[in-house]
Amino acid sequence: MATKAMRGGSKGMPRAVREGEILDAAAVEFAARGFAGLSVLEVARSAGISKPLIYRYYGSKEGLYIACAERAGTALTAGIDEAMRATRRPGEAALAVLRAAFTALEPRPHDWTVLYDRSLPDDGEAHRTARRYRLRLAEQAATGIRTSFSGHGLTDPLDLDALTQIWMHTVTALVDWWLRHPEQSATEMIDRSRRLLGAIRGL
Amino acid sequence: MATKAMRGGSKGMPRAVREGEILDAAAVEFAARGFAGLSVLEVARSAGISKPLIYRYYGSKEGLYIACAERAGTALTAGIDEAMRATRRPGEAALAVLRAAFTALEPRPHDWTVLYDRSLPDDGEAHRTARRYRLRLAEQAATGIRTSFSGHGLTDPLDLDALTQIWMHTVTALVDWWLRHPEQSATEMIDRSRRLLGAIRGL
DNA sequence: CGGCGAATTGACTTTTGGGTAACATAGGTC
DNA sequence: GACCTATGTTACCCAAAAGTCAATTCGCCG
Repeated sequence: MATKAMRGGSKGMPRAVREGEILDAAAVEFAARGFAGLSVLEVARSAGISKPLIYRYYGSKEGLYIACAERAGTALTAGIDEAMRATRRPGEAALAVLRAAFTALEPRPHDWTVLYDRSLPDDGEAHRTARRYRLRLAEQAATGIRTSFSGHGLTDPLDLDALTQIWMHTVTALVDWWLRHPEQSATEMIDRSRRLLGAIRGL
Repeated sequence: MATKAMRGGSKGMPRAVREGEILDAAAVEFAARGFAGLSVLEVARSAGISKPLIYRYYGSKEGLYIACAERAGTALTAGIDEAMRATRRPGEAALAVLRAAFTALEPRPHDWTVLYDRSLPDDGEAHRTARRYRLRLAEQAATGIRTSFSGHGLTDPLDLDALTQIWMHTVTALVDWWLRHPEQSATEMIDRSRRLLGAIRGL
């Protein structure tokens, strides 16, 4: 017989491919248990490999998180930036942003949750990385809110700030719902969101 | 001199009072770092006592979390239940619930965040306790959403479910905002919420 | 005052999980 | 076919954090 629990040895998988698999598994775990709750051993098991390989490729648990956050953050901020630049009428901004977000998240909806991990150690590079993307996303949301609500009598900057927070959490809510209904496609999510936003407006 | 780092010895504080202080400190830490990220030693330091006292009173880290969650969950669900029962017109339900929530959370806004910790071990009593209150709150939200949106053409149960999720996260958003603006009173939060909900409706 | 239970702690043990060392195998190259 | 590098594993180390022990002081009650 060929395999009898060999000790070490390549399986011929190129590093880039393996890295992708590791990040996919890690994103799920980070989203589910948070940074502090995640066990690197579990990620290894879930990716079908052994722990040291993760350390060879990512150096540390923090490095693993940073890689996840970086992949998630760049895709999201870039997609949303693009969508906001392409939008002309302010009434369409919200849905355009949602479309961009869901499209960017289609391969891994968990990515959004990863960025908003609350269990990161407050010092450390991981925290700074997540913070950077969160701030970027918050800025994008704030400008979106400003244009959407301009001329609606909302002047207090604190009100605008709170509205921004509500909008961000609305995205979180939809992503959470998506995670519990994985059979839904990004397009279906967009349609549903349009319907829901309309219903809320006409309440 | 009186004190020179004595080893042991009562300070005359009644158990009930001390327990309250411990829970207060723990709630802040649980909210900030999550269950997995929290260090019992840190809670002890922050409460001005030593670690073994926490273990004497709460048995384990899990016990400590459960106590926090129980205190938060009962206050919240009871307050919201009361508010929903007292509300007659469906248009007022949302604000009535927010008023109840903010009132219940006034002493410790962190409590809301504690209940939605994502870093709890999925087995274990702590998870079950949090889950119980989350389900209860979700039920309350769902009935509120049903009555608020009845006769607005929303029939798909999935839509209603997603709306419920959005509503819950709206509360989370407002609580998060509150945590970053601790100088605001519950009344101010309620007023602001009324204003914001109005602005969203008239978008 | 003497002693008993409740409050409290320094110092310890145990466990968990991040991180590493050393070794093993596949697959291409000269 | 020998060798080098990239991929991979088992078995271990160790720091930090959960959890425990034994002693110590306080306040009260007879």
